[in-house]
Amino acid sequence: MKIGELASATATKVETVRYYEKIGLLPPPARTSANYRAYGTEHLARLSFIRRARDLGFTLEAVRELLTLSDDKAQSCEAVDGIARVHLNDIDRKIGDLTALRRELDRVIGSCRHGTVADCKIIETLGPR
Amino acid sequence: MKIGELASATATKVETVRYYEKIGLLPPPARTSANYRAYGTEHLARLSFIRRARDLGFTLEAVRELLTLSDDKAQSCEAVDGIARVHLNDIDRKIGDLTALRRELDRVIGSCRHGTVADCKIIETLGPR
DNA sequence: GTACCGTCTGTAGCAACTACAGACTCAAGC
DNA sequence: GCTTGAGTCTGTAGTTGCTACAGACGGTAC
Repeated sequence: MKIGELASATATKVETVRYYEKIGLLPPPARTSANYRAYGTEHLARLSFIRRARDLGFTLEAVRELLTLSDDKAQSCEAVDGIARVHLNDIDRKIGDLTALRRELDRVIGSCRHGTVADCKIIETLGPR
Repeated sequence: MKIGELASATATKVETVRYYEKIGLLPPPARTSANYRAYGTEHLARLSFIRRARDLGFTLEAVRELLTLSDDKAQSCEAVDGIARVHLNDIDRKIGDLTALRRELDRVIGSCRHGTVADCKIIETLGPR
C-alpha cells in the first residue's frame, strides 16, 4: 500500500501520516525501489487506532500510551480505563466551561439594542468598568 | 504605569502584554529614560477590553475587529452583533461536538470489564473493524 | 555595595498538524 | 518515444496564542 492509499483508507492527509512517522507513532515502513513507503495491514490497523483515538479527542501523548498498553495483551486494562476516565473528566470540564461562556455571551448579545457603537452594550460590556 | 503593574491589573502575564504589542493589538506606549514601557489609562482600558473579549472566547482576529469597530462610535453596532453571533454559533457547535464525544467515550468506558488488555473493550473499539 | 527583583530584546518552544518548494517516479494517452 | 499529470520524496516554515528562556541592564532596600 502506498502512502496515498493508506491515507485515504483512514481519512488522513498524507502529510499527517508522515508526521506520525516522524514523531514515532507509526513505525517506518519498508520502501520500494523508488523509495516510496510501502505499508502493510499492520500499519493500516495502527493508523486506524490512532485516528479513532484522535476522533475521541485523545491527545497524541495519550494515544502513544494507549498504543503501548495495547501491545501488552496480558496486562490488566486498568491503565487503559484510567486514561479514558481522565479524558472524560477533561471533556466534562470543557463542556462546563463552554456552557458557562455560552450563557454569558448570550446575555451580552441579548442586551444589544442595535443602535450605534456608542451605545452598543456589547462593546460596553467589554470596556473598562 | 510599568508593564508589571499593567499586567497584574488585568490578570495578564508580562510576556503576553509585550506579545499584544508585537502583533499590533496594543499600541506601543511611551518609554521612560531607562527604556521601560510607560502605560496610561487608555492602555489599561484597551488591554481590559482585549482580556474580556478573550475570556469570552473571541479569537485575537475577532478582538482586532471588535477594537476597530469600537473606535468608530457613530457606526451602527450591527457588525459587532454579527461577530458575536458568529462566535456564539461556533461555541454551540463545539458544545454539540463535545457532548457527542462525551456520550461515545462514556459508552466505550462503560463497556470495560476490567480484565486484561487482550479482552479490553476500549482497545477493541479503537482497533480495526 | 550588594542582593534581588523587574525590565529589556530576541529567540525558541508547545500541540497537532498544514502547506509549501523543488526534485523525483510512475502510468496513461498520443 | 514523449509528454502530461498525478503521486511521492525530503525538508522547512507557517498556523494560534501564548510561554519560557538567555543574557544584559535598571531600580530599590538594607
